[in-house]
Amino acid sequence: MCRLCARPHGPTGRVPHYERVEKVRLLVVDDDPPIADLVATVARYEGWDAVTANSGEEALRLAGEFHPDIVVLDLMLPDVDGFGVLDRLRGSGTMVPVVFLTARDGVADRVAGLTRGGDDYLVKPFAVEELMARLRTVLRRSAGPGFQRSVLRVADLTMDEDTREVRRGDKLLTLTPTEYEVLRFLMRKSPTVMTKAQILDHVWEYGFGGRSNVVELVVSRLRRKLDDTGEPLIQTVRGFGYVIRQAAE
Amino acid sequence: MCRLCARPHGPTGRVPHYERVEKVRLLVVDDDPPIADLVATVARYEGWDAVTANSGEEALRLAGEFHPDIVVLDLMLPDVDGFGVLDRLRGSGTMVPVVFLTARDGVADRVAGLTRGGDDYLVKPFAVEELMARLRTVLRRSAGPGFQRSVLRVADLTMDEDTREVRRGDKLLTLTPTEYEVLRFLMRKSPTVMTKAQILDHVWEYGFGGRSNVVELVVSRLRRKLDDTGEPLIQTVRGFGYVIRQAAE
DNA sequence: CGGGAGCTGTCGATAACCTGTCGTACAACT
DNA sequence: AGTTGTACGACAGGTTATCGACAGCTCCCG
Repeated sequence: MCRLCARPHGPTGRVPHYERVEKVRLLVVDDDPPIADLVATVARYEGWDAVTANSGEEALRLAGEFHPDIVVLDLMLPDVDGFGVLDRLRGSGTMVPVVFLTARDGVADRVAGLTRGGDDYLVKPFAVEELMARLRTVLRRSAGPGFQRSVLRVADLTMDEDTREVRRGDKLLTLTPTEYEVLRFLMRKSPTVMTKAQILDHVWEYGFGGRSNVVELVVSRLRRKLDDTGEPLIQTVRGFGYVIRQAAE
Repeated sequence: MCRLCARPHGPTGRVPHYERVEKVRLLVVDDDPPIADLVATVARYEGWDAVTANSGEEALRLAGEFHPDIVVLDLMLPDVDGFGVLDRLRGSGTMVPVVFLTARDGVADRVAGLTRGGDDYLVKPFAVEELMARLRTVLRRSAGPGFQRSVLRVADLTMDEDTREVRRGDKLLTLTPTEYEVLRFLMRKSPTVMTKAQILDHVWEYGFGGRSNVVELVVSRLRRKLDDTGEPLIQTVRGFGYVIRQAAE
C-alpha cells in the first residue's frame, strides 16, 4: 500500500472513456502563453497531443501542419482577430470543431451563434475541467456515427454526462453545479487520490482566490447526498486529499 | 433506423439519427461561405454527409459527382442564377428534392410555385432547427407515397411533425410557432440536457441578437400549457439548462 | 387602409437557490 | 495529552430562475 496514493500499486483498471487508438490532437490558440500552456499541459496529462499558438498567423500555420482534431480558440488575438482565424480555418475546407474562449463582457454576444454547428464556447476565466469536459463532448459528437453516451461509474454510483443524471444505485441525486463538477473530477480520476489543491485547480476557475476549505465543504455536502444510502464512497486520505472508490475490504 | 422517416423504428426508446446505415447525402449551395458551412456543419452533426458549393457551376459539378439525396439551394448566386441551377438539375433527369433559400423580400412568390413537388423553401435568416426539420420532412415525403409520419414522444406528450399536433395525453395543445420549435428541439434531444445558449442558437434565427431571457420565458409559457395536466415535464437544471423527460423517481 | 387579435421580446420584482467564510467540534496521528 | 488536520452547522451575500405586465410588431379581416 502506497503512502501517497493510499492504494496498492500495479496495473490499474482505469481505461479512458473514449478509446481511441490514436491520440487526440489539440491546437490551443491564445495570446496569453500561460493560459495556452495551462490548457495544453492538462490535455497532455490526459494523453492528448497538444500544441499551442500565440497568434492568428501561427494558428493557421499550425492548423495546416499539425492537422488537429479539435481547436481551442481565443477570440481576442493580437493580429488576426479570432473570427478571422475561424473564417480562414473554415475557408480552407477544414471542418475541425472549435471551442471558443471569450472574455465575460467582451464579444460574448457575437459569439452566440457559433455553437450551432456543434462547436461550443466558454467564458474566461473558465475551469480547466469544464473546458476538458466540453472538448470531450464536442469530440464525441463530431465523431459522427456511433458516438455513445458518456457514463462514469464507480461502484454503484453512476454519472451520465449527457443527461447530467447522477445515481447511487437507483436513487437519483440532485447536485448543484459545483458539487457535480467536483464529483465528476473525482470519478474521472478514480481510483487515484487527488489533493485538495488539484481539485481546486481543476474544478474552480483559474485565478480563483479562495484558498480556503471550499473543497472540504463541497465534499462534505457531496457525502451527505451520496452516502446516506450505502457505504461511504468518497474517502479522505489524511494529509493528502480525497479519492472516490469502493471501500477496500 | 429508418431510411425514410429519419427516425428510429422498433419498440425501444430513442435511437439517435446517426445510427442509420446509410447517411443522408446533402448538397448545400450558397455563395456565402459562412452560411453554407453552417448548414453543412449542422447536418454533419446530425450524422449526414454534407458538401458545400459556393457557385452554380460548382453546384452542378458536385451534383453530378456526389449524388445528393437532397439539396439546399440559395436562389441568389453570383454566376448562374438559382433557377438556372434548378432547371439544369432537373434537365439532367435528377428528381432530387430541393429546399430553397431566399431573402425575405426577394422572389418569395416565384419560389412558392416551385415547391409543388416534394420541395420546400425557407426565408433567410432562418433557424437551423427549422431548416433541418424541413429537410427531414422533404426527405420523408420524397420517398414516395405511404411515407411514415414522424411522431416525437416523451412520456405522455406527443408531437406529430407533419400535422403539427401536440398532445399531452389526449388533450390537444395550442402552441405558438416559437413554443413549438423550442419544444420540438427539447423533445428531439431528450433526455440530454440543453443549455440555454444551445436552445437559442438552434431555435432562433442565426444573427439573433437578443441576449435576454427569451428562452426562459418561452419555457415558462410552455410549462403553463404542458403541465396544467399531469406532472411537470420540462425540468430546469439549475446553472445549466433545460431537459424534457419524465421525472425520475 | 384602419382596427383588432395574437405573438414576441424587454423589463423588473420576487422567490428560490447556491456558495464561500467563519467558527467550533471532532478525529487522527505522535 | 498535545498537535494537526478534517467535518460540517449556520449565515450572509450573491446569483439564477420564474413569471406578470407591457409595448412593438405582424398578420388578417373587413
